[in-house]
Amino acid sequence: MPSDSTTPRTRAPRRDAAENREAILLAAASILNSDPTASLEAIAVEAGLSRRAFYGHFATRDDLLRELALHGAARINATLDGHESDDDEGSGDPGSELALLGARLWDEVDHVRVMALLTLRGPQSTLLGDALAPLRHRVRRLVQRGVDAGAFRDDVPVARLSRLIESAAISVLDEGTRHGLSSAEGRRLVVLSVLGIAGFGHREAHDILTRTLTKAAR
Amino acid sequence: MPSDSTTPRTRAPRRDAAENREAILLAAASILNSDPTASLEAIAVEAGLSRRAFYGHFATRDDLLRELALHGAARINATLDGHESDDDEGSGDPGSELALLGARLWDEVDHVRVMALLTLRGPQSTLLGDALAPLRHRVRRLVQRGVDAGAFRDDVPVARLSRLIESAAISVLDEGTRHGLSSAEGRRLVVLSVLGIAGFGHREAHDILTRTLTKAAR
DNA sequence: ACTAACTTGCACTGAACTGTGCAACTTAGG
DNA sequence: CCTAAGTTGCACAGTTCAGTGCAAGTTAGT
Repeated sequence: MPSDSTTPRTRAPRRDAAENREAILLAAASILNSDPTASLEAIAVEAGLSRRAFYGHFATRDDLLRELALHGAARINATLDGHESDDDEGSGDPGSELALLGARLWDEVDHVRVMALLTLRGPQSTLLGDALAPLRHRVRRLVQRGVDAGAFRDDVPVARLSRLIESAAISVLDEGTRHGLSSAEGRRLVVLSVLGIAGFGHREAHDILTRTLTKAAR
Repeated sequence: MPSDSTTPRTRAPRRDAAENREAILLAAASILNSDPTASLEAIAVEAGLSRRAFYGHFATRDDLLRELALHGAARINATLDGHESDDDEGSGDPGSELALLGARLWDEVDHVRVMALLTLRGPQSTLLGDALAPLRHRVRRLVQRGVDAGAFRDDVPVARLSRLIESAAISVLDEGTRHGLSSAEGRRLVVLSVLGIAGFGHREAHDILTRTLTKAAR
């Protein structure tokens, strides 16, 4: 069972327990992705455990969902921080930054598919909304800068445009999970779609893509 | 209860029964939109009926879902036929046609939101896919023409691009149902988004929009 | 006004699922 | 090897929901 910080432990927790916990999170992400109402039994079995053992790791279903959300959101937000220091203050041009952000996120988002679905509607939608707030703010600031600089379209309100850009990225995830999409193809498509919604023509978008992604080979 | 074609009717069915049936479909569309797992009770009540009366109109839950799908798909496909005679053979330029198609569809799609969600995943996803096939073929043909004519982007396979365009339209529906969007705003946003994914820059897209929608005032 | 068409409320069955308690078993840490 | 940590299977309670039968009520055709 989960270690209580005040419990007088006579022995360290077993190593495999932690692994099983991870397995459950993994299984949950995978299964809930295709059926958000899947039973705990299905998830437990997919993780190689019994339903009963599941309750050794998570108290309730909502517990799992919450964990899953925070888990995913943490990864996303960590990605944001990774390279933020050199472009947060708005050094590069907004188009390139949007491209870079999209590409970076793509590699981190097997999990977001679930979150996107959960965010879409349902009981705990607000939970995810909060967890993803940093990302949303980041996008919004970027869009604002893009519009101010005359690079992005100015015929749609910034808040709306930000959400549409977000949706465009999710659409690509959708396309990927449904019709197959390699990592490289997906990254490219995310960038092109997102730039398209931002207002760039496909030739411009292509230029930005090549310019940015070769430069960003680190 | 639903009239059986072989039943020896002694009297015409009551008028209000048909109205109630419509009310159920309407309520279902509205409620399932925000919660696809909503109970029949909730739907029946929203329609102003008792749960028990619901079963006088639909035998099972799946029955309702199927009806709902076909209902929506029929509207969509009817919209396609409406003005098809003069542009099916590819007279106008693809950009304008895509804009027009998007705008036209927008006015018909309160119902499609449900279908989109149901299509997204779930047991009966194939059902909807089939029902929407005509629309998809139409879009795909149009995209093919746009690419051939050098108007649309050619850096994404036609099939994929078609699906992404479809997703872009649905994203706007999403935005609309979640953050409020008037008919006029929505129509405009659909067109701009769709053109953006197709590869047009926002200035071009804007030109096409004004050109097409004023002309299409009929 | 007569009566079929429709609605309602209630009670019930059956299914699926969540969450718990418990005894027995297996595994890994010391 | 010893024992706590973790797992398993089973039984059980509680909930929610789909679907059905029936008796009694209301509404709208004719």
